[in-house]
Amino acid sequence: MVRPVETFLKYLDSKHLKLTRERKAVLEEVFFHPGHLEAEELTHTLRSKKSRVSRATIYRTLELLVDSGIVRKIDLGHGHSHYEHILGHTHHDHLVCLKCGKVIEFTDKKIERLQTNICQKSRFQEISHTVQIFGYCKDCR
Amino acid sequence: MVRPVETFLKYLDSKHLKLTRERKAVLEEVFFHPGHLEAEELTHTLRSKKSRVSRATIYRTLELLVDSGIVRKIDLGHGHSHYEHILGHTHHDHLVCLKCGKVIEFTDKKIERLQTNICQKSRFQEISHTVQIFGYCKDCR
DNA sequence: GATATAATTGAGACTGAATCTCATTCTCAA
DNA sequence: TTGAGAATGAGATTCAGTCTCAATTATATC
Ligand SMILES: [Mn+2]
Ligand SMILES: [Mn+2]
Ligand SMILES: [Zn+2]
Ligand SMILES: [Zn+2]
Repeated sequence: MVRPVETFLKYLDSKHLKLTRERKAVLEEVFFHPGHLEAEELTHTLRSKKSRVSRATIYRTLELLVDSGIVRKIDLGHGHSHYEHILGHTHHDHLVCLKCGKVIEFTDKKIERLQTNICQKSRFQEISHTVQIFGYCKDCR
Repeated sequence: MVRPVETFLKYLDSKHLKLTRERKAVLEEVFFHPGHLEAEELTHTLRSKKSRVSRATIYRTLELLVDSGIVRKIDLGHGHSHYEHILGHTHHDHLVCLKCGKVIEFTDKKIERLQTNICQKSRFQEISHTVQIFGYCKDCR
């Protein structure tokens, strides 16, 4: 079992940052939300619960969560960012339905290996990658 | 030899749209520019030449060029779109250097095939895809 | 527990890309 | 040549995301 709060705390300590009520609220919401969430949505969800966290702090905290490796920022082609927790989850990429917006996750070790090969050929040091396939899902095609 | 103007004309006709001086200027500039260009850059380049085309028309025309399959809109993680001509060019994907911004193009038939397989498994109809690898190029690592 | 210090927060101003509005101008088929 | 519909440009608008700064809070030390 992975403990996101402890991971975050460790990260914060290493940067001499503090674990505030607001940061804890964002972390918990992001971590226990199952899918791909957006900042605006997060603002509303938190407001409807006990916590009231400003937009500025939401964005600031999401950045910290990305830096600490707990969360990944992704672009699903909606004109704004989405976030998903990755701590304790295996890496995956996305099929994105252009009609209903559904996102299907997939993992393909062979593709990953071929990407590594490509980087080696160009002596390129990979930090991250995205494989996004846009189209129509089986219900929308 | 591919003739972008004719392709564009055919597309415009099919939609009952007109080939204006402005649209021709944007098409030519995009098509003869070798790399990945941004809308703002295009505005300036055209202004420094004979043609003066408004921002609104630049964006409107780029959309038409994308629709007609002449140009591809890509996201290199800069917070705004880039465009590259694809008519007469083979499909490729990108390595993006996070330090110097260099973009290295690559083509990998095996990755493409694996992507097709993944779509089949989910009965997903692919329209487009992007494989972007972010990291540091050999000069920046 | 009190105190000091540095970090954090929120309200709202600001930015930059992209889109929209609408009065004027242009294209092209007839 | 002309008319109907399409296109343009200036500038207003939108929207996500960032920044500013005065007020607040977390934590280490006493
Ligand atoms: Mn996902
Ligand atoms: Mn390219
Ligand atoms: Zn769908
Ligand atoms: Zn580089």
